[in-house]
Amino acid sequence: MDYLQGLNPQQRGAVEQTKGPVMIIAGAGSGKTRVITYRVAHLIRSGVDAFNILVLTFTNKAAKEMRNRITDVVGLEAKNIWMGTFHSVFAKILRVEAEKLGYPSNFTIYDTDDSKSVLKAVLKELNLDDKLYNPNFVYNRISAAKNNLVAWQEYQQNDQIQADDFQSGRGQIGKVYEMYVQRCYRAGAMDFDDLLFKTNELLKLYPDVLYKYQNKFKYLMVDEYQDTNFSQYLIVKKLASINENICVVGDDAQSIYAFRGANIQNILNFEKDYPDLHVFKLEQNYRSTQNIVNVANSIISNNKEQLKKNVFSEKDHGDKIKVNRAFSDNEEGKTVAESIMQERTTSGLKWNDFAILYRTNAQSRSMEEALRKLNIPYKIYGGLSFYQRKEIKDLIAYFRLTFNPNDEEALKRVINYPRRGIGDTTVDRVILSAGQNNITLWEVILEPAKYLDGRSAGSVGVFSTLIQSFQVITKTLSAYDAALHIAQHSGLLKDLYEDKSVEGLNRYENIQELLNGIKEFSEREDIEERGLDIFMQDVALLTNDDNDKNPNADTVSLMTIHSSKGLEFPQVYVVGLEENLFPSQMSLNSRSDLEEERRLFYVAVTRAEYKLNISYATSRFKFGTLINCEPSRFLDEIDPQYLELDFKAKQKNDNPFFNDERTAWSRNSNNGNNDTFSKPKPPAAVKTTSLLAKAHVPSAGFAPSDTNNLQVGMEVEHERFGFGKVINLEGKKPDVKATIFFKEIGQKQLLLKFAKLRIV
DNA sequence: TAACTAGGAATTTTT
DNA sequence: TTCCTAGTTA
Repeated sequence: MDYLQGLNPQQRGAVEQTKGPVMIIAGAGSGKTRVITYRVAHLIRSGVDAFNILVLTFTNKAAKEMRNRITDVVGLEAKNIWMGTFHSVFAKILRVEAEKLGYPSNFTIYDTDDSKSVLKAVLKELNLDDKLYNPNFVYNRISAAKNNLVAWQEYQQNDQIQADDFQSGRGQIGKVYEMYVQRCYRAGAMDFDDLLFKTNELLKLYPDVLYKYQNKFKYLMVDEYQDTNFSQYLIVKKLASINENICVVGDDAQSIYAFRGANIQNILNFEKDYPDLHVFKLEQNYRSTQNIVNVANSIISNNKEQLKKNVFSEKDHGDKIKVNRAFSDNEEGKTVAESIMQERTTSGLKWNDFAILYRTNAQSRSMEEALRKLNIPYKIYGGLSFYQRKEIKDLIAYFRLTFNPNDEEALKRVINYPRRGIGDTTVDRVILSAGQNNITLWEVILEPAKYLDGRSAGSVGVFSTLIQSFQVITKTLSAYDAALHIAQHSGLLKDLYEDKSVEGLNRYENIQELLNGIKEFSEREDIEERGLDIFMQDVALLTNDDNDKNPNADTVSLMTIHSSKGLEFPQVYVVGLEENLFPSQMSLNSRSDLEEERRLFYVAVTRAEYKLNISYATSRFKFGTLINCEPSRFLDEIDPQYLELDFKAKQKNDNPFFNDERTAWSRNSNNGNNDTFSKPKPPAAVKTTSLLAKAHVPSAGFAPSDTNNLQVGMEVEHERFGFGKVINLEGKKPDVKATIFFKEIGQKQLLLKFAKLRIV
C-alpha cells in the first residue's frame, strides 16, 4: 500500500473510507485527482472487482487522465472499470436498452447545432417569430426542463411554467417542446439532455433494469459533483440506493456551470440525503503561494452560499498580486504581452508557463494582437472544436445518414452538399410530401418518382442510390476503408480539394486528420468491434481537447476562465476586471448569478502557482464603439494587503493635485461599493477603493466650455478623463494643442478643437 | 439555384 | 468591431 504514503491525513482518510456514503470537499489545488485515483486503486487492491466500479466525470479528458493514473497504480485491471463522462456511460447503457424505449440501438446523438436546427424548423412550421422565440432561448428553456425531468406533457400542464411563458409572451414553447421531442424521436435521435433524461425514464419504467445496474455498480464515484444537474443527481442516487457506496468529490466554490443547469444544491445538500455521511475536507493547497490562496479566500468569503472550509497553503508568501490599470483594451494587451516577455527573460520560464484568462472570448483579440507584435507564440483554447468544424460535420453527416437514414439533420446537411442540384425548393417538397403521406423523409427519397416531379425526382434518386451504396459497403469494409470510400464517392473530398484558398486547404487537412483518426481506430486491438458504426457511436460526445494536435507546444495559453478550470500555470494574467464584463452584465440581476461570477473569479485566481496579475481597462471597444469601464467590484473585495497596484495612481503622493478635495476622486458610495453585495470594509479597503479610480463620471449637467481663452494653470473637466490641470498650450488656432494633467489617468495631449472641456 | 448584400446580434459551454 | 442569417438579385 505504498501509494498511501505521502498523503495527508484527510486525503488518506478519503482514500481508505471505501464503504458507505462519502463526500470529499476538495479545495482548489488540494490534490483531488490524486485522491480519486488512489481511492479507486485502493478499492481494487482491497478486493473489489473492477467491473463493479463506476466512475463518472464531466469531461473525456478527466476520464482518460484518471484511467491512465489508475493504470499506473493497479495495472491492466484498470481497464475493467466503468469510467467515463455521464453522457458517454449512459449512452452506452441506452444503446443496450434502447428498444425498451422505442429507439434503435444505433440512435443518433444530436449535438447542440442539430437541436437548434430542429427547433428552427419547428418554429418555422408553427409560424412563430424567431426574434421572440429565439432558438437559443427556446433551446435553453427545453434543456432546463429536461434537466429537471420535466417532460413536455408536464411542461404543458404545469401552471407555473405556463404562466412564466405566457408572461414573457412565449406561450407556445410547450408546443414547440412537444414537436421537438417528436421530431427527434422520428429521426431516431437523442440530444445531449436526452441521454440523461431517457436514462431516468429507463430506470423508472424498468425496475429490473435498475436492479441490474444497481448490482453491477456496487461502488460509485462522481467527480465535480458541484456541477451535476437534477437529472444526473437522480440517476446517481438511484444507482447507489442499494449499496450506498457512493463517493462524490467536488468543490462548491468552483461551481461555475449553474447557467447550464448545474445545481450547486446537490453538493450543499448531500448530507441530507445521506445522514451517515463521511465528510473529508481537503484544505491544503499544494499549488499556489500563500498570497494567492489568501486572495482567493478573501474573494470567496463574499459569497453567502458555501460550505465552510479553510483553504491554506504552506508554500512561501510569494509576490503580491499585481493589479494593473490600462487606458484601453489594446493598452491592456500590450502591458500583458510586455510583462510576459520580461518575465520570461528574467525568470527563465517557458512560454507555456504563462496563461491569459478572460471572461469572454471577444477579449482574446486585443491580447492576440499584442502578443503577435512581440512575436510571442500563443495558443487559443476553446472556440470551435475540431468536431464542430463544418467540413468534419459534413463528412460525419454522411456517416450518420448511412447508419441511420432517418437522421433528418444529417440528411438536410448533405442532400445538396456537394452541390447536386437539389435546392431548397426540392427539399421543401420532400418535407411536405413526407408530412402529407405520414412517412419519413427517407421513405420519400427512396421512391422519388412516386412523390416528386420529374426533374427533382432524378437528382434525388441519384442521391438515394448513393447513400444506399454506402449502406452496402459499410457492411463489409473496415471503418477506415468505408470512411475513405464515403469521403471520395460523396464528392466531398474533391470539393474541398478544388478549393485552393488557405481555408480550403485547411479544411482538406482536417478531413485527412479525421480519416487518420478513423484509421487508428480500425487498427485498435483492444476492442473487438471496429466498424465505422462503432466509431460513430461516440463521435458526437467527443470535443475539443480530444483532438489537440500538439499539446506540448511551447506557447502562451489564452482561454476563458471557464475552460481553465482544472488547469494550473506558474504565472497567470486575469484580464478585464471591469463592471459589466466581469462580473458580466447579465449576472447583475440576482445574487445567485453574481455569486457564480465570484466563484468564477475564484477559479481564475486559483489557477496561478506563484505569480498572479490582474488588470482592467478604463475604456474598451464593445460592438465597435468605445465605452468607458469601471473597475470590477471584485477588486474592492480583495484584502488590499495582498495587492500591489501597478499603475501611476500609486504615485499620487507626489502629485500636487491629490491635496485637493478628495470628493472628486473617490467614487460616490453607491457606485460599485455596494453594501448589498459586499461586506462592510475595514478602513484600509476604503483607501484602496479610491486608488482604483473608476472611469470618470461627468458632473451633473456637464457642458463643454468655450476654450478660446484657456490658460495654463486652469482647471478643467473632461467628459471621460475627469478633472485635470492645463500644463501647457502650443500651436496656433484652430490647432491649439493642450497638455493637461488629469488626476485620474495622468498626462494627456488634446486638440482643443475636438476636446470637450469644461473650465472649472 | 447560387451568389451577393444588408441588417442584426453579440456571456460563459464539461456533453 | 465581426460574424451570421435572411432576403434579394442575377
